[in-house]
Amino acid sequence: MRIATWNVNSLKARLTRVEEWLGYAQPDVVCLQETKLADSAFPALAFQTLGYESAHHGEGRWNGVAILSRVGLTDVVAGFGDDGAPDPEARLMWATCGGVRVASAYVPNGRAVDHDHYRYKLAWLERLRLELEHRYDPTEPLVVAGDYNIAPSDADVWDATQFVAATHTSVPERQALQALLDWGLVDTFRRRHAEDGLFSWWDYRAGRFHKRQGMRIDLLLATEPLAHAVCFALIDRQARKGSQPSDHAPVLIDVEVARL
DNA sequence: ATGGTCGCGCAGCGA
Repeated sequence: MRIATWNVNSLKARLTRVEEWLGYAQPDVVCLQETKLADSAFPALAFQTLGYESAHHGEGRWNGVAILSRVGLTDVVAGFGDDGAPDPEARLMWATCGGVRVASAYVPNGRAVDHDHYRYKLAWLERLRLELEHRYDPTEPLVVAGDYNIAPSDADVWDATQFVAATHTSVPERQALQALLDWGLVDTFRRRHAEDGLFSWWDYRAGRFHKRQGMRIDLLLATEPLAHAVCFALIDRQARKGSQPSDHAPVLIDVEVARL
């Protein structure tokens, strides 16, 4: 079973690229972020034509997450499943696909370390941790895939000196990510690829992609029962090339279902 | 050169 995550930076602007990618990557489950669509504008029929069930949690101009699946799509939950106040932004959804509980997550960017949005980011990550702790079991197969807007280590940024005291690399953000790992999640891509210079996002500006100056912020975090069954992991840089690309590349893992 | 490019939506913000 191939599971992918991709921040598409507007599904309306990216639909042709997404359809093309589904055709050659042949994922079974896809978590999308930044669809920037209202639910009424989500192109479910286009995905159905390609063999995918889908569910979307959107708000319109900003944010928005979706899950596509050709191995079943049940028990959909939009947002946090706790009894707290609804998240004001559409950044999280859950579904069960092929026996795996899947989340598509678009973690807040943070903007600046002294910004309200940065505090929202840290609180959002803690709320996600509490949801895992209260509602899920790290001995069951589960993946929380998405744009975390955090580079887990300095090996995940092109030049750590460019990010001193900046968002995406700050100690509190990395601690919040580590708290998810401490609960029982594994960075599945990093487990299979130890080298640095492997990124999933590159700024559109200043030729960053062609200079190989990016960050690895799109992660497939999985519980051990799923992580130990991963036999392949890839960042598809091809999808960042060509006409009208997203600024993120898709990241995918292949899971040996017999080992789940 | 202290910016650069996108997307949204029609100014300027967010990433």
